[in-house]
Amino acid sequence: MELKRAAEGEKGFEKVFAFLRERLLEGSLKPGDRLISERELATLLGVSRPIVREALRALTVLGIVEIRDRIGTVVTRPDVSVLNDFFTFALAQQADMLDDVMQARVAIECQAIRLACERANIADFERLQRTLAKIGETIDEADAGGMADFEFHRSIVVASHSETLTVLHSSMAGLLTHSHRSRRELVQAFPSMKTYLIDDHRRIFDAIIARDPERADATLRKHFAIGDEYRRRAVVGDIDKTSASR
Amino acid sequence: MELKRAAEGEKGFEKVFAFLRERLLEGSLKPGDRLISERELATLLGVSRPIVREALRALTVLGIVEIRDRIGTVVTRPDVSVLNDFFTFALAQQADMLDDVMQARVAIECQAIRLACERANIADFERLQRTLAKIGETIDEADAGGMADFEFHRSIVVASHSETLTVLHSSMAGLLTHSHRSRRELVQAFPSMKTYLIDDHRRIFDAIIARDPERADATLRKHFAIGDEYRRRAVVGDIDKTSASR
DNA sequence: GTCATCGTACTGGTCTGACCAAGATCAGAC
DNA sequence: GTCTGATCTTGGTCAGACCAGTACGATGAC
Repeated sequence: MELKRAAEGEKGFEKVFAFLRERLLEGSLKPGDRLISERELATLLGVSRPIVREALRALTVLGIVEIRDRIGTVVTRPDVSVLNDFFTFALAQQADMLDDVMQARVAIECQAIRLACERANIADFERLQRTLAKIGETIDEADAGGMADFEFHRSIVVASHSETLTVLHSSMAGLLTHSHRSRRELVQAFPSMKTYLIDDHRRIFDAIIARDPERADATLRKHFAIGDEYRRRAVVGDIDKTSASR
Repeated sequence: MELKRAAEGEKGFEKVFAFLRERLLEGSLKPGDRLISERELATLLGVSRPIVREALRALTVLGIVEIRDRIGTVVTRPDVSVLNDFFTFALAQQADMLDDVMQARVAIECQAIRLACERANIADFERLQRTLAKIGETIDEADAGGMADFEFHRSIVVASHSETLTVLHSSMAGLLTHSHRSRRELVQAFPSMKTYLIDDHRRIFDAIIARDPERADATLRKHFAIGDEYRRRAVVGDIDKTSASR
């Protein structure tokens, strides 16, 4: 019971969690390391196994640790999917947050495109070109078109070679694809949108190729603004039809 | 056992987690709602209580749910601190991620300042002015100065009135303050940095007051660039002394 | 001696049933 | 009608057990 000192004060779950957190933050537990077994951990800290499992599960959802069935628990390189989970939940409960998330997306992408201008390599260019072509090919398809649009934008972020930006961006993936799709449904309504979609993405691509951060940022920002404008117009149209309900 | 259908296929923890996630994402479980008791949940899903607790604990660390001792489990408004935890762990194990996070921070703030130019109200302006003044007052203090710097930047994000941006920004708070402090330690080394700090923040403030998004963005971006430059110079200085080790 | 096979110890995954402490609730005393 | 206390319920935790595979060493065949 003296050994408990390692994480005293708290009790049960907190004790185990604090114990592991300490080791993880301090560096004595590094990615790749295998933790001692649940049973050992339990006796070591003077708690029961279910409690240990709670703590391990908590670290698992945080992407810090991975529990491998019948193998053991190993420390992993912090995983992105955590943020994904969080945003999924957070946004599900605050639908009004969608516009807000869109702002965050713009923020991420505009920064990403600046970095992409500096850091993009041949592979990135090829990927961008490929996804850009896809946009043209699928311009008349709702789902595939939306997907292509999303892929192009994702390629931009990937080309930034910034893991954090990529993580944040993909965290919003669910919403983004949704947003893209709903926007795509407007393509039919606004024929002019086709040229907008193709030409605008082309311009964005060109700016990256030219490695011109300012122009790329400005072009991308304008791209989003025009998209908003289309959406706004569509909404206004809808409101006109159902204005009585307001 | 037919009711299990709701979350079939998975087993144990996954089953419970999926079950709850479904309800949460679908909206049948909203913030403020109280979940049924652990025991009921266990029998409902045909699993044992420890498993249910694992799932609840998982949701707890994700900030989705709050377990109140002897009261019950209630759904909460997603909390930012989760991201904080994640970043804390992530950065502890990947120090190289710091630069990357800095990029994300620039992304967030530059977008935030644009929004701030549109949305900032009197209270925001007052807050900005207050924190700006604080920067001047604490220019010679390392800790207080760093704090003031951070507060000013935070005020910008707050003035954007974007919850998502605020969340993202504050989730990096730990690192940001750290980054600010280490930068502050350079103040002594570069006397010219004092004027940079004061004047630059002043210019940023002016741009917001003028409600000029482009100028604000550009100024802020330049501000970060100059900060980087200072840091780079400091690092180069260090490297000069230890260049042999490279 | 080398290699393949076979056990066994160990790991995570889960369940059962139990006990505790303390809020919540309602019946009964005043 | 109000107050008090017994009881129910809830989360918090524990102990011990079983299963199903994995890892690894011992054993046996070659």
